Amino acid sequence: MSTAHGSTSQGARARARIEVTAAIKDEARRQLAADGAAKLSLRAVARELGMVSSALYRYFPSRDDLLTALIIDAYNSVGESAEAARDDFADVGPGHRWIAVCEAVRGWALAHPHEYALIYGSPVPGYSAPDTTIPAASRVGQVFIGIVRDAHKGLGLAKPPLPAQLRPEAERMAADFAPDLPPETMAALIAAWAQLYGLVGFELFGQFHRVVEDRERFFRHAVGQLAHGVGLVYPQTGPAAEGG
Amino acid sequence: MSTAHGSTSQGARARARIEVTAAIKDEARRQLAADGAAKLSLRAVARELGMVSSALYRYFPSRDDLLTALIIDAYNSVGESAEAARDDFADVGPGHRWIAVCEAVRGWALAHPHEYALIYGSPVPGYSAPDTTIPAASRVGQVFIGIVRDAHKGLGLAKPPLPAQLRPEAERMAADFAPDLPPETMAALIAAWAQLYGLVGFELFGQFHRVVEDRERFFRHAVGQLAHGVGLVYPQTGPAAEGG
DNA sequence: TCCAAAGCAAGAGCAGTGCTCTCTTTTTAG
DNA sequence: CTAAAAAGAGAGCACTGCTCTTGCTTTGGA
Repeated sequence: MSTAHGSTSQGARARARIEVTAAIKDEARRQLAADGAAKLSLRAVARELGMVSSALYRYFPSRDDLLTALIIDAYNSVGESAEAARDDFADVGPGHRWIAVCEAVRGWALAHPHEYALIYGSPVPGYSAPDTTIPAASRVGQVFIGIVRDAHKGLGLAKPPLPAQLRPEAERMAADFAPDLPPETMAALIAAWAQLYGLVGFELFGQFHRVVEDRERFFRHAVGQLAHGVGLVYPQTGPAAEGG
Repeated sequence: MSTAHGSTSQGARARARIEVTAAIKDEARRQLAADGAAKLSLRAVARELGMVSSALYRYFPSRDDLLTALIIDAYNSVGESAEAARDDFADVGPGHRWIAVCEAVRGWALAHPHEYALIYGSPVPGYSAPDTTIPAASRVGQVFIGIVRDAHKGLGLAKPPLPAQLRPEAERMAADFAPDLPPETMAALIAAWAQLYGLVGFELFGQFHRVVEDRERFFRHAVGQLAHGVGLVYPQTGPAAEGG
């Protein structure tokens, strides 16, 4: 630990490494946002940073490793958006909080389409995400679990239907992710979670072109129905109201 | 039209062009299935076919044009699967027919993951699908509309809830795609359509890894709930039964 | 304080890509 | 029979990810 002339606890070299690594990720993220993952080029990143391409391999052993770093950042970014929405709507009742978080996910996706495609679209061919991504990837899901848990401990939940054949699987899911929640709820929650991304993905990837025009409103209604399917009830429909 | 020595109505050259075009698409589809769209290489296709890469440009002006051809084929392929399932389950009631078609879509996706990614995953960056793809792309949707229409003309539909704010949009959707169906049904149908692909995509792209294990059953139940949300009712739950 | 070791940047080079251009051969159509 | 159109072949350009070698700088222990 001989800090001869360095002003930080770590040596100047370690500090530079952190800065260069961050600069590489920033520039890579810029290119990702501009042209998408497939056109992200190590050489172009290096060029933009004024370094030679081979130097970049000191920081990321391959293009896939750089992509993995961006994937983790993207998961954390959308996770933060979801958590922020949850906190901003802490006092509106579970149903509306659910909708707010869904809209946060959609808003993030519209603002970062290529990053959304990177994490929820088709995975880069030949690339399989390492387990490193799992914690970041589960943040959004945890937000939804938290909302449902609050409702369960508070106003209560309507129990979604669950076929007998699916009960073992639902019980395993509940045991794995939220032992305090009913299996019926957990199964419905995971289905709703996946369906949310169907709605977002279709809008983002152009399937709603000439199909859905008032997308904001359509989305809001659809995710409201999703909340309904999970068993969340919200004021204006009345408690446990089912049919329209 | 002087067929000097040709045995077909078109000249030998026109016939050869069709065959070569088909051979290119076949080999490209092979590579697509093996390694995904991003690794589909014109040069590799040409190499495999024993021709030089520049010759291939006589048939497809660019890589994107070849991809477009594969996209249309993929849409038609999944559309055919959906239509076949609909026809195979013509006499089981709309609810079960809906589930059968959903399972056909899922089965096709699992059998052709890279083709699924090509059409429903993130679009190839910088590439925007031309209108040529629209007819093929709408086949699956038409199948679902047909199922709901049959139910509407037959046993009847439960009307899903529809907020007043969304009514104009729902009426436009109905007018555009199925004027004989109630707007409430049309809006719910389009939402269910998108949500189906959320379920399929999450399974295919690994989001269900360590989350959903009994995927077959989970999917079957989830799309059953989707049918329910559209207003389709099926025998074992009893007519128009809502809560579980 | 000095010196070996480790970290890092730079450049050349390999194999691959999409695509264009030119040149030659083959087939078609008048 | 001949001019035009279509097709194949090859070279070449600019780009990619990645590796290897060559020097230079910082680091950490003796």
